[in-house]
Amino acid sequence: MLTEGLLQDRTDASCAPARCLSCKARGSSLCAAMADSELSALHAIGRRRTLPAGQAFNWAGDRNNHCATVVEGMLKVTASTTDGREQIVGLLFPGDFVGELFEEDATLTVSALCETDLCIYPRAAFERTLEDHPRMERMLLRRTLLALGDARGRMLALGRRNARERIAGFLLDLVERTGHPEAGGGRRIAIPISRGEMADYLGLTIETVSRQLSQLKATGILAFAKGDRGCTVLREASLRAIVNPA
Amino acid sequence: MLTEGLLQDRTDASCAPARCLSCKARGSSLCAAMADSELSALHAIGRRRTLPAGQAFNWAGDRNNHCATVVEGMLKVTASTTDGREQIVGLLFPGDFVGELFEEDATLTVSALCETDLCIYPRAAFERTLEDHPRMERMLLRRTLLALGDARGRMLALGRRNARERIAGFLLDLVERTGHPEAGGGRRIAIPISRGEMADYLGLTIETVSRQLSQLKATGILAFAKGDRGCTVLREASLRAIVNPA
DNA sequence: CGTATGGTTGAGCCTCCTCAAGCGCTGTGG
DNA sequence: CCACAGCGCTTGAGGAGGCTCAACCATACG
Repeated sequence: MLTEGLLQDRTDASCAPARCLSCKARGSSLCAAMADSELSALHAIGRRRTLPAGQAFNWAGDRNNHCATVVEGMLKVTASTTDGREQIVGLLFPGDFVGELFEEDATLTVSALCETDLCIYPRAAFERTLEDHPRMERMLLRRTLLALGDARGRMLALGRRNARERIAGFLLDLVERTGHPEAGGGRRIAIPISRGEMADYLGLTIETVSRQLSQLKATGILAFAKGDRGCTVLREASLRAIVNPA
Repeated sequence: MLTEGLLQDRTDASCAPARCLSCKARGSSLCAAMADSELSALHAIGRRRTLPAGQAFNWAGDRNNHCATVVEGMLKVTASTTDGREQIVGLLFPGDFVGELFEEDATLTVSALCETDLCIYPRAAFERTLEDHPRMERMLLRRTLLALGDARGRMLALGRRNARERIAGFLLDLVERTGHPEAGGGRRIAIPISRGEMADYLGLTIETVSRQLSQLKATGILAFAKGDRGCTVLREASLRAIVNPA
């Protein structure tokens, strides 16, 4: 639900840019669709850049000149109303593709949740490369379909689930994505975003997010220190029961 | 916003199945990416079927064996919670593609809003055909990207807009899609779905939808007869002001 | 030490949901 | 032909969930 795709694929080894071959996203990004020998096509148009935490990759309304893949770190994709209300419509993790292809102007704002490394391509050049590499195009199609499925699940949450259910669902997504067992039972997760960002992601306010988390703690389903960005899920089954009521 | 894609493309004329050449969706569906001479590949695996109003094309949870393109009519794509709450996550119009590719099981329910004609393909065969026809694959990618953009706009609406704004936005989408000028000013639109379906689409209840529409009528922005499925937008600018407040 | 930032908690209110009744149209059967 | 049920829609009354506004706490940082 939370992920926008992590298709993998292995290819032969041969001469290719060293920067690409040692890249952390080599196996999980669109590049995974390229044979090592093909990588030079992407390498030729890409450049690496690290974006400081909080900084925007691009703003809604700007000319849409660049796209990228996430090498390390995290991004949020945000849509806004004219009077400034915000909704996070996507979270991007290493290997994910960043950008709105085939659009002259950007409609969404993308910004870094923490310091993140990107491999940035001029959009036009990237689109041309896509045409020459059908496997990459196919992989992008699959990713886009996954992102669409994710978006549809989130529409259900935003349209039909209450605050408690949204929070529980979000925590379960994290457990499935990054949770790992903890001594003494339960699974430990790192909540990768602030309360405010959780609110923007779940269509709630900071206060309701905080209250719902406190309530989950009070009922023994969750354990976390005040203000902590991590937490341990003590009763995963209870969370599932909240998300999927009888 | 409402559309999930209407890319067009013209190709040469030559020998091809008559059924396809005279098809109403020939110019707007994925088939538009095929030269007339290529159409036989799709024709060979497709069969026409008309779905009565209200009937399901497939159910969430079923094996995902078929996909299709809409020839005429309308479909809704629905996601549900375990306890029966529903959210319409997409509306499909003539030319649109139907189905979840590359998934073993369907997670969404698709059903007809009125009697609708489909061109149905076995999913596996369709996916193979896609591999052999890069232009079609590219077109599907574009459509999927458009659908994703649409979904993101709807996430913003569901997460951050109030009932009034959602209704106004929905009506404006209809105006842009199907509205045409009316003698005496205003633009006439046909609301293609029931109040209940509007509610499921907008994440509201039937009653709030009805109340909001009544209020828009009371303030002279809308005109419609009681229980009418059509309505005329008298003050489009006011609708825009509601959706995009200062 | 003072300020800023992110988080928690409380009080009150408002929007939207729930429950309920009623209206108008259609189709059906007596 | 009328009675009646069924359906979609409207409207009202009341309640609840989540928002707003506000105070307070903890930590980080200059």
